[in-house]
Formats: sequence, C-alpha cells, structure tokens
Amino acid sequence: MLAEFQQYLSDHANLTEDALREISRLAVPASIPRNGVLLEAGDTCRHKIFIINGLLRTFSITEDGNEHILQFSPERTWTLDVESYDKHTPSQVSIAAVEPSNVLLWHKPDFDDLLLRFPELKRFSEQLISRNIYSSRNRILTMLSGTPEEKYADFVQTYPGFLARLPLRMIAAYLGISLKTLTRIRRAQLRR
Amino acid sequence: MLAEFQQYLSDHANLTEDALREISRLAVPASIPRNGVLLEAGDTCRHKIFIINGLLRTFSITEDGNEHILQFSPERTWTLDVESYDKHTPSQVSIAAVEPSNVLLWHKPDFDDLLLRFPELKRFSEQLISRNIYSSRNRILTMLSGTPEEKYADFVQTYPGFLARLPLRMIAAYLGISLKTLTRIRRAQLRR
DNA sequence: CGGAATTATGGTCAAATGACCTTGTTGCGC
DNA sequence: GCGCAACAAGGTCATTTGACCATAATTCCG
Repeated sequence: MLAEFQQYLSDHANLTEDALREISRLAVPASIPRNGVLLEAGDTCRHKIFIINGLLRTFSITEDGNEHILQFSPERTWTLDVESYDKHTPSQVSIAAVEPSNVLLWHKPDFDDLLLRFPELKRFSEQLISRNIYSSRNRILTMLSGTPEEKYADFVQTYPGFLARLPLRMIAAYLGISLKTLTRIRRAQLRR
Repeated sequence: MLAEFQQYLSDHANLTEDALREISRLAVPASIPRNGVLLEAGDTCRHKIFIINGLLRTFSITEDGNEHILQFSPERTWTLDVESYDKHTPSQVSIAAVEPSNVLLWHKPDFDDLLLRFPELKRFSEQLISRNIYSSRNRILTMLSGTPEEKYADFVQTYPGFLARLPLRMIAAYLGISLKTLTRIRRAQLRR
C-alpha cells in the first residue's frame, strides 16, 4: 500500500529519500468497507487522509434529512475537514466510503511536524491548497450560473470517470438538484 | 490612507516596525469611483488589493448576459483573482467598485518578495487563505442545502452590514436567484 | 438642480422543479 | 445462490421560479 503512495509523492513533489521515508513511516494504513465512515459529523477531524484506491465522499445531512455532497475524493487525492482539523472544532461534515477503499492517515501532530521538517512538503501542501481554492471558486461559479442541464454537463466533463462509479442520487446530491430532475435530463439526452 | 492599513495590519499580525514600513512602502494607493473597474475579465490579475474603505464585488458575466457575484469585499479585507494571479493566466472574473473606494495595490513581484523577507507576513497570509477555504466551503453548503428563503436569511445573518449597502439585484446575483424571487421573499417577510 | 439612468415592485403566464408514489431491476451481503 | 435493500425511472400534481413587461420611486451625475 505504501508503494503507491511513495510513487505518487515522488511524482508530484521533489522530496529527498529521507523525507519520503519519514513521511511514510508516520502513515497509518486503513481499509474502509463500502459505506464505512471515516469522519462522523460532530467529531473532530484528527487526520489527514490520502486515498490509495477507492472513492470517498464528504457530505452533510440537513435537518430535513437531505444529503448534500461537498466533495468526492478518488484515488491519489487527499481529503479531510480542514476547518475542524485546523481549529479542533466539531466537524460539520461526514466522510464515508462510496467504494471499499484503502487509505493512509496521518495524525495532525505528526503531519505538522513533517511540514516543519521538510519545506518541500510544505510547498507541495500549499499547491494542493491553491488547487482547492481554484476548484471551489469554479464550483461556486458553476452553481450560480447554470441550469441543471449545464451543471450536469459540467460535472460529466470535469469528472468523466465518476459517472460510472457513483449512484445517480449522489450526483444529484452533489449538484444540488433532485434525483427526478437528473433522470429527466438524462432521458432527454438519450432521445437527443 | 496608509494609516488605516497600518492599524489594520498591526492589529492582526505580529509584525516588526521594519516589516510594517517595508510593506507600506511598496503599496500603491488608488481611488476607484463607483462602478470603476479594478480587474477586467480576460486580463491577468497582477496585484493584491487591500480595501481601505468602500466596497468591491467580484463577478462574472455569462454568455447569456447574466451577472454572477462570487464575492463582496468591504473595507479591511483583501481581494484578487488568485488563480489568475498565481498562474499569470487571463482572469475569468472582473472586480469592480460598488461604492467609491480607496484601495492599496501591491505588484505581485513586490509582494512575493515581502512574503520571503517577513515570515510573519507569510503566516498571516496563510491564515487569510484558510479563512477563504472555510467560507467557500460554507457557501457551497448553503447553496446546496437551502431554499431561496434560507439562502437570503443566511446572507442577512452572515453579512448584516451589506444589506443596506447593496442593490437587491446584486444580492440576487450573489445568491443565485432571480431578483423577482428575492422581492417575493422580502414581501412575504414584511407581512409576516 | 434637473434630466436620465438605475432600481424596486407588481402582474401575468409558461415552464421547471420537487414531493410523493409505484414499479421493475440491480447488486450486495449473508 | 437467494433474499432484501438500494436504486433508476416514470406518472401525477401542486408549487415555485423565472421571463417579460409596465410603472413608480430613487439615486446619481453633470
């Protein structure tokens, strides 16, 4: 399991052998079954999570019982609830596995330590943060501007691989539309 | 004009006299009239902007001619199009003044230099970035979960001061609802 | 100060959307 | 391999939303 991670990291950041070894040494591997929960809303997020394979979703359930999905996290990406992680506050969101997944976890104190010891890791983290900001902004723009059709088209184009791996209701929960409208859109597109 | 900025900065970051002086020295003051444009979509964002007083908005106009507002930036906040600024690519968005505003500008090379010279400024910037991430995430969640009423209520609660300073159509463009629905909501609330 | 532009509100109507329910199918877990 | 739960899709209907238009009020700028 660590091999995939090391491959990923040396592909994306310019780390020394030593750094790579240290980062790996502090990683805690975990296997999550389908629908297994990694972070429960209300708990504090204590780990950084790297997904080796599988697919996670970050979501929140409102009082009316509806699920809203903030993010999908496939293999070779990271996830966590930053706000809870940074401030040690209860998380608003849950993180659970859509598919059975293998992940690596780092405890916050360990990871903070790594960031101090390896400036190159810090630089890499900052890149990830930047991308996060760009994509959040783009998502907000898409949510503002589009009709449901456009949002769906945008989703298919932006995340081509996800369509086949997700139940439609989750895509609807991600786009902020009802399952009904989503199936209507797809029917219309089939007839074309 | 610099006085307000220095006050702000020494209130929020732990900077030396020297740092404060250097940061101020590289700031370029500018006055923007109402509807004045600071960044035009298509141009590259070359500055960091600090708003001393007034109010800016960051928006994008889609092909169908509709304006969508990503952000309002009141006095004592920062703004820019990060993606364009970081990558030197054409901006997707425009930034313009809602009220006549006074701002400070830093050229990117200057600010990058400041970040290297003053680690405390870097730390402060990272805090701002974090807050940006938290609020983007919260906004996405609100956009997903709420009815127009709830979104409006949330807006009023989150930004109490803005209501009086903005035309309703801009609030609608920020919430992603039509002006019509917004006035309907407000009428319903008046009768209560 | 006065004309012009912006803004808020309301009416009307068509279209889109969601809530609820039913049905048939898939696929997961034991 | 089987049974049950999750899932996609369709029907119906009430409600919401937006587009378009007109009008009044306000604000801005020369």
